[in-house]
Amino acid sequence: MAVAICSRAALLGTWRKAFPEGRICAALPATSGKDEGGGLLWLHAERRDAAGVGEWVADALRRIPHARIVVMSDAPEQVAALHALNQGARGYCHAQAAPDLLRQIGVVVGNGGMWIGPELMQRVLGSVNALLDSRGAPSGDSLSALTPRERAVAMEVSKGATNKEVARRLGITERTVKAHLAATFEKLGVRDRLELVIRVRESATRLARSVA
Amino acid sequence: MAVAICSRAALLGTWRKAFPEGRICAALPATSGKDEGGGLLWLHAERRDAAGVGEWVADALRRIPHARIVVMSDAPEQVAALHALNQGARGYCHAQAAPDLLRQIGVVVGNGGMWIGPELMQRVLGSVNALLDSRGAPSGDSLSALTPRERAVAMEVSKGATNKEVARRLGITERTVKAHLAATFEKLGVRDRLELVIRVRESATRLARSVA
DNA sequence: CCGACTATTGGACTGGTGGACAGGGTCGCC
DNA sequence: GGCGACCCTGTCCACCAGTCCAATAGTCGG
Repeated sequence: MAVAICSRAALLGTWRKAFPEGRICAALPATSGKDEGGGLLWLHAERRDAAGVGEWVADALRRIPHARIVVMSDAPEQVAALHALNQGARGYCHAQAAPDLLRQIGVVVGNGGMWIGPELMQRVLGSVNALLDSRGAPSGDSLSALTPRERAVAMEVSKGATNKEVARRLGITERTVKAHLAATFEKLGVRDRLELVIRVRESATRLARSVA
Repeated sequence: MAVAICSRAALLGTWRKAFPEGRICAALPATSGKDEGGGLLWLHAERRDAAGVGEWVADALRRIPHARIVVMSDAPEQVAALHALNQGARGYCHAQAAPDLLRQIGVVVGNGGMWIGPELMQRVLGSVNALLDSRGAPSGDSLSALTPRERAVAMEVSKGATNKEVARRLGITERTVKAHLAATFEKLGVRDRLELVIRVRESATRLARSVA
């Protein structure tokens, strides 16, 4: 039932051992024939870059909509894995992984599961969780040094409010808002409200940097 | 080799079928005894909330550092799964999952893999990729309506630059910067640079909303 | 060729912003 | 009781930001 796509069968030594009864083809089947559901389709990334892998997966799914696709790469990359998985691949692993591991992946994916290497998994989960943590206290390291009132003002400003609006919402004078803001600028080492907002919101952006 | 922790063994009917030779204990072993490596430890979340599950996993890993932990829940929650996995759990699944599935999970985790349900996986991956996409063109839907020059100005402003600084960096007059900004405000429906920055950066924040 | 769009700049004006300087009130702690 | 926080308010002032009116010039498609 297992089918692998690779330009040179020699590149798939371990896969051959894992699935002796499997087929290795040089290219995707031209027709979307009756090669229906459930079937496992192993794609060897070869020299494709991250975007190329993603497109290949998408193309394969257009031809064989219900295929369970696992992408194998000789030089696994996290970005490539994300692209592949986002396009519908059910797994991403090293092309030279041990036959036992390949079989295990085959079982998991064949039963409707997904396989992602522990490193990528840890990285994605760690990033997501860091974001969740920092979202609970939108400042984590940034706003924790502020007094409650300063924090409240900073939060309002981060939502785009002017001093006058903050004053009205918090029931204080515009002058007081300025005072809290001045203290906040000093503590956080920013020069104006714009940098404040960027500082407060960058914790979310941190995910992008840490994942990609 | 398999060990499950649950206050009432009756709650783990399917697990019992999956691992007839397994042991079910009411609580974590008090000592960090010689119950070393490789061993699978199945924790039943019972009535713990997301944070509680995370703490439990962390506590278990402190006592048995090399345990492979899988968390089972009668009412799986994505947030709880994130907490558990972030604290070092290797898997998260439904407590009443079919014995076959539980055994499969045991194989994967026992061999160093991780198990995450397809739904959570899809959600996390989708969110991460949405973020990556929006980061490639930080405007996706926001800045795409702008002219190249307006976009450039908006990008500088989003980094915290003043009009004067933008003018210097782009080699134009401060007056021109204002003109581009005015057009940008109009197109995006924002009233000032602060809301502009929020709009540009909120694509990143979208991840938090979609994951949690 | 002409209209639509974009890029560029000028002047004048209004309102928001941030800093400087100067207070007063409450609360907890040594 | 001082002393140090945090919270609140005031005035004056320089500067920045955003808008209105107005103008020149290049590009692109009909």
